[in-house]
Amino acid sequence: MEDRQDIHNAGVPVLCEACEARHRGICGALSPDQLLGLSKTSSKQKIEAGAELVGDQETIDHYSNVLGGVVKLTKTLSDGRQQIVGLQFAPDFLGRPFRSESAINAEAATDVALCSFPKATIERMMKESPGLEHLLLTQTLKELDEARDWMVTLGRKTAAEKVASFLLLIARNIDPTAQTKSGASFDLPLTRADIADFLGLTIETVSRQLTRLRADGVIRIENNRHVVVDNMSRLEARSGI
Amino acid sequence: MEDRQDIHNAGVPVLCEACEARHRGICGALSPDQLLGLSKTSSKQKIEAGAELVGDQETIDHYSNVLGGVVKLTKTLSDGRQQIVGLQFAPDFLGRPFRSESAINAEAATDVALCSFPKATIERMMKESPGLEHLLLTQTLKELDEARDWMVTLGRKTAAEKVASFLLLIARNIDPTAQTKSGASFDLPLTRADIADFLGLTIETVSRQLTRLRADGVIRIENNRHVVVDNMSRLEARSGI
DNA sequence: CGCCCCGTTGACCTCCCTCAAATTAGGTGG
DNA sequence: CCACCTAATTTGAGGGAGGTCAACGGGGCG
Repeated sequence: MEDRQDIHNAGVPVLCEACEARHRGICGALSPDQLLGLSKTSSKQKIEAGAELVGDQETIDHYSNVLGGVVKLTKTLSDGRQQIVGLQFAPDFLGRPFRSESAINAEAATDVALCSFPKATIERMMKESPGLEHLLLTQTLKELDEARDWMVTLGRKTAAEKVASFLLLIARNIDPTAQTKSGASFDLPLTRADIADFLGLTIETVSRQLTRLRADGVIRIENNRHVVVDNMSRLEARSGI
Repeated sequence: MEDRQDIHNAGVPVLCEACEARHRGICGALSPDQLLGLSKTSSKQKIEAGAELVGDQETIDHYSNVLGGVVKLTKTLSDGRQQIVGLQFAPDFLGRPFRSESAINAEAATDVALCSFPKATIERMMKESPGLEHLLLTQTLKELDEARDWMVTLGRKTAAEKVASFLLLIARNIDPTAQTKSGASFDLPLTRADIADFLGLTIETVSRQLTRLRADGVIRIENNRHVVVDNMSRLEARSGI
């Protein structure tokens, strides 16, 4: 919404030139023509941590690509108990296609960069190019796999294993070197309260388990948010694979 | 595999005539030509309760439609802890497209009727008719919604609420009249052990919670497997919506 | 009849939650 | 740079929901 000059430049989609979504995201499935058409109605946005992106029960008329930061998807019971049901990182697609109402709440967990475009445009393009729908199916299947993996964590793991699993998940998504190196280093994108909501635990239990991991030398914590893992396999051993 | 005469009749897909999958399932997206082509390589099968349909880590070369019965999708930790991550009812599509390995185990929870066809055939048709891929996307999105709903149950509900939620889920999927009537009546498709694996509880806790619901007059249980719910809203009130 | 599987019930214990207080981090104004 | 304030996090003490272990009941089947 705010950087209008980007929209002006859209004659050639400068907007998209350096964009990650074109390589690993949804936009890679678009023809140059379509990309141009989409970029005309797109706008890059900066959202600050804590802001609500998609309200529960709210009508959705825009979709977005996550370009940076972390988005949390939450569900809430009527008495206020909350569960995070998914985290989205760049270059994930944000939005529930083919339904005007979402039963889910999306909120910026960190400062977030988005590229949004009207729902109608993308749904029209989906009819034109099957490749786009295919890519969307691929992402949805990936999210389904992740959701089911997390169901095991929620249903069958101990608090200690849950926290270790969470740290592994974040390390793999935030620190790009975590795949190759034996260690990792990253800022936690979630508060302790968010972590608790993600793991189905309380803040206190999360804190105690982190303390224990630190006391055992598996992780180091700096300024409450920054985590250093010297030996990833020691962390994996505690995640109850 | 067994009823070969069905395959013979496939000049006109008699096999498909009365099939639910043609109306509410995947096959509804196929042209008559495609349906004919698919039916030539399809076979209806009866699987008995307990049989494994898709092994963990196993290569998948067939997909199926569930025509009857209930299939459970499970994941297992290395030490044997198990979690059911999904239940499939008719006319769900069974199989994980675009990946030759499944990280999931599929098992017949009850006696199951399937219609299977080669993976290659359906993937070719998917390229030809975008409608098929669209339907698959729709089902995948539905499964993702269900998985996320269940994550709330696993992460944030009490044992009592979990069991009530499970009974509601089954009533809605097994007893077609449960939507309209105020009551429901159905056979549980899962053993107590399966229910426990679905809810992230132990057998004993499931049993105790069922006993409690019965003692409170919310449900009646006959022969351990048959459940009668006189007043669905009383059950809903205990499911922690 | 006896065996086996499934489900129920009871007694006990443990892990995690609850409640409360202390400590730290971060931001703001002097 | 420091004092102050607020929110976030940690730590502690105690209790309860659900797990563990063990015994018992009942239906199906050889």
